[in-house]
Amino acid sequence: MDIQLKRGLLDVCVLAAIKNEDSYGYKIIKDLKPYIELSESTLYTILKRLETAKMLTVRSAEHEGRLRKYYRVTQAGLKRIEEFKTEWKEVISVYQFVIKEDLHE
Amino acid sequence: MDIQLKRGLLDVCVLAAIKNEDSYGYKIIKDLKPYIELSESTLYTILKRLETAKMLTVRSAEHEGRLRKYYRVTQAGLKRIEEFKTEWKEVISVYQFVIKEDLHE
DNA sequence: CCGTATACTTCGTGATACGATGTATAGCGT
DNA sequence: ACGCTATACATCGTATCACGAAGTATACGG
Repeated sequence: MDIQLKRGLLDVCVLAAIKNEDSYGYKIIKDLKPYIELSESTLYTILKRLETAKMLTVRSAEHEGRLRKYYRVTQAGLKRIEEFKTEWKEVISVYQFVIKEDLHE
Repeated sequence: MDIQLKRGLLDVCVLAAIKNEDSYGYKIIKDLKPYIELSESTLYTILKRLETAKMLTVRSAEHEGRLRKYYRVTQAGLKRIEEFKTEWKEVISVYQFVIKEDLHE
């Protein structure tokens, strides 16, 4: 997918990936893969950003010798998803404009 | 609209605004206003970019003492719009993922 | 013991939307 | 005559952000 199109979707995708069950970086990438691909550097940047924005909380846990940082969505994170749904109406209106064919064609 | 969401839409919006009839900067902004807002600095950057990418051609014309630069969409520009339509299927799939509610909720 | 998967981190770069600022003309009201 | 608004295009600097590259470290199968 075009990198510019992704920009508006990635944050919300990550929130959605964690929404129903706490998750961690590596798993998020795998879960999102069928829908949208993102690299590790991209994801960890996003996680940091969402954490700073208090849309996520983190807890570290050891899992089979490896560190895992589990992320949980906060109320602010859920709110962000709801706002996205609202904004989507505008997006659809823009899309309709773009695909609108002139009657003369 | 969120600036990140706009990123994937603006280029195609500008192309769509010109598609059926040659247009110029100031008019494009007004025509797009009901759907998506963009500043002059943003638009002229986009027009330059699309011109460089050969998706637009320009011709200057004088109109009541003022300069106007009329833009016309090229075949490459039309192709870009078609590609956008194709990409949109992916976007919709991502959107469905984001709004999907867990059954337990 | 070597390759692959797991797991997180940091750095630098390129793309790009925007505000601020500037230039210039036309037209309208007072 | 003067000021204000609309029209019209241009440039500069800044902040945001996705990504590739590179690094660190452990577990496990062959």
